[in-house]
Amino acid sequence: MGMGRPREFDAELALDQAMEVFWRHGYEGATIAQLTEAMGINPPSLYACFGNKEGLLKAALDRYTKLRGAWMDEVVAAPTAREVAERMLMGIADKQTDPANPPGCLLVQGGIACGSGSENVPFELAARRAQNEDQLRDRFIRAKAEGDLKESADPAALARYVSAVSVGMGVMASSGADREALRQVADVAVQAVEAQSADRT
Amino acid sequence: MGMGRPREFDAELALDQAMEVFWRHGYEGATIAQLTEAMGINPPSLYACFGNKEGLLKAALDRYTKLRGAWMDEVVAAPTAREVAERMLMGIADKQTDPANPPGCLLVQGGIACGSGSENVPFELAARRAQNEDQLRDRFIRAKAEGDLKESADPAALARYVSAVSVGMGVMASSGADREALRQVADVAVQAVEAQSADRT
DNA sequence: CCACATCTGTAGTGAACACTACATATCTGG
DNA sequence: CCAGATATGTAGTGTTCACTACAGATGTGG
Repeated sequence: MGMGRPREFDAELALDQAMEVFWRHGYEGATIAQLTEAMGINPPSLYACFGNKEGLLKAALDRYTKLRGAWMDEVVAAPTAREVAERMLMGIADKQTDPANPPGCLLVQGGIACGSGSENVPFELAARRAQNEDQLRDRFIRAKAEGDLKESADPAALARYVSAVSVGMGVMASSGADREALRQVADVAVQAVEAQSADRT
Repeated sequence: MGMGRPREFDAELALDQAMEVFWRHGYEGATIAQLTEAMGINPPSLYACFGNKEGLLKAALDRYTKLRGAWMDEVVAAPTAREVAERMLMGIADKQTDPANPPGCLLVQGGIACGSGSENVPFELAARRAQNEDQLRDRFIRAKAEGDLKESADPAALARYVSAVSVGMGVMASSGADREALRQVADVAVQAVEAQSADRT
């Protein structure tokens, strides 16, 4: 039995294009026509490969988080909680204003609120954001164990805080804030983590 | 010449219902059918009164910002920059988890990214968020002039920071964060403003 | 009571949407 | 070279969308 006609397009390359459309217009704002045109394929190819629109989004999210995963590993590899926050927020200021991508963060732009029938799209995005928060929380737990954070510090609250600032910066980037403005926000935000850090003796 | 048949519904009451639909589903996710049902009117009444869907959104946003305006005035009336930030963020933690409203903030849930044809909806929301930021900035400028903030403090950056944290908290609220979680974020966030405050002598 | 103006409910309108049937093309295994 | 399997392009499908034509209802000014 044969294996059938091979795919004529590169799925990962097509995903990159789809990712950008979702990023710019959100899940509901992105149409199949826009997606297929950006991907350089026709609707039947899209549905054969990804199932449906939501399947395509999930595949794009997988690719997005995979690409960002390596960077997050670098972030949590910073030696102190303060530097973790700094790397994270400064890096986000740069990434979210990188002209190579749409402004903001796909995990926010993708869709915060959706209409009936797409209710789990916001859930899906929230789950991916929570992964980053968990990674930060684990890192801050370690920082506290190492005496890098004060005894009174709450690692989960700190992680949630850094995550919240990231999201807020993303929304600002998508509505026109430039890199310098975001860096100033990051700079202020880091001081809260600094305040939770143990004194250097 | 006569004045015509009078309107049979209360426009402000209807706006409150429309506001909630936009809040929960976003601009694109909200359908005219949902809106008219929630408002208790038929489509022709909606279009006669508000022009079109986008006109209805703007009217709802006007009402939203008007309702919040009084509260923002209380916020900036706090005696110090630190207390302004604390009132703002703690109040937001409570408001965004108030079961009387959908979770989060209408100025975010309304629509961060939109499809072609609704591009100015995100602009409209961003403009309203910027108003709050401006109000905070002016307050922090005063705080600096009063010696309440350090000489090195940047009032515009601080206002942008508080605004970013607010937005981030809103997104978290809409994805299930409870009041206590948001209060912890607010608590950490305030410490950055504290770090920018002049020492009490 | 009549001319006029505005609102309301019914019942649609064309357009855009996500998605697919089908014929054709291109592969593998025998 | 043939049979089975999968991909592709064309051209749609039914549904849902924002929006409206129209006729009847309800008001005001003369």
